Amino acid sequence: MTFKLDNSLGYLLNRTNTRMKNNLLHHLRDYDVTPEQWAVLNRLWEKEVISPKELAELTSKDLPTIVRILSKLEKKGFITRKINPEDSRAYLIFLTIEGRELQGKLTPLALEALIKQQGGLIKNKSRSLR
Amino acid sequence: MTFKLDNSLGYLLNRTNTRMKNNLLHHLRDYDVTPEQWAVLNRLWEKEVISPKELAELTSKDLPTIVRILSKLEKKGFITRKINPEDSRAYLIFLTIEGRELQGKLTPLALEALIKQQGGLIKNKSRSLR
DNA sequence: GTAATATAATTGCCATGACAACTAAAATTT
DNA sequence: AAATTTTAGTTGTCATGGCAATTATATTAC
Repeated sequence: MTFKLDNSLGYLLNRTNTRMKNNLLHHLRDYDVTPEQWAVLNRLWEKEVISPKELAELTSKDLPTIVRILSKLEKKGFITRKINPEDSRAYLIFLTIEGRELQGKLTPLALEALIKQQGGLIKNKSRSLR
Repeated sequence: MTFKLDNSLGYLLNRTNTRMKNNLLHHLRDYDVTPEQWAVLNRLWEKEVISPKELAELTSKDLPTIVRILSKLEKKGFITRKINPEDSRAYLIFLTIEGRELQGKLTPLALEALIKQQGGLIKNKSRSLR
C-alpha cells in the first residue's frame, strides 16, 4: 500500500499547528509569554483557584509539563501558589494582579494572530516556518 | 471581546496533533523511531540522495532541527552522509540498507496508527494524552 | 491502627523546535 | 582577483513534551 506523507492528515495537521503556534508566539513576544503559557493563563482567567493536577487535565498536558510552565509563570510574577490546606500534597494556583491584567493585554494580540493567519495556513508546502 | 480557549481552532488543533503524534510514537516504538524521524525517512524513501537543506524545506523544519534528527538516524545506522563533491559546504544524505528496509516495516505500523485513531480524536477534552 | 496502595508534585533524561551566533565555503560585486 | 555578501551546516540556549523514578501525603484494605 502506498503512503504519501504530503497528503496525510497527520502531516498537514502538524505543519498547520506549528505555523499557528509560531504565529501566536510572535504576537505574544512583547509580553514574554509562550503559547503554552498563554493557554495556562487562559484557564486561570476562566477559573482562578485551581491545582496543577486540574490544570494538567484541562490543558491535556502531563503534570511535569504543567509544573514547569507554572514555575516560569511564577518566576515572571504572573501567578503564586499556596499549599492546599485540605491536602498538603497539593497546591493551589492564584493569579497575581499582573497575571490578571495580562488578560486584557494578551487577548487582543491572540485574536490579531488568528485574524492575520486566515488563509494561507495549509497551502505552499515549502514556505519557511520562520 | 470574549475568547473561549476550548472552542478555538488553535487549541483543538494542538490537542489533536499531540494525540496523533503520540499515537504514532507508540506504534513506532518497537523500531526506536519517532514521528519526526519517520517523517524524514519518508522523504528519503521518496527521493534518496538529498541535502539536509532540502530536507528542511520538504519537512517544514529548520536546519538545526533537521541536522539533529539526521544525527540520530545516522547513529542508529539508517542513513549515511557524504560531502557533496560539487559544494563542499553541503552534505548528501543516503539511506543505508537498514534504512531502506524500514519502509516495509514502518509503513504498516503508521497506517495501523491512523486507523486506530479514527473517531475520538477531538472529543472528550479531559482524557489523558498518555 | 497498621500495612498496602494510590495520588500530587517534583526531578531527571531525552527528543523536538525556535532562534541566535558562528564557521567555512560559495557566489556576487566591484 | 579582492572584498562583500550569501549560503550550508553546526553549536548553544531555552521552552515544551513524553516518560520513568522518587518523595511526601492521603486513602484504602485488612
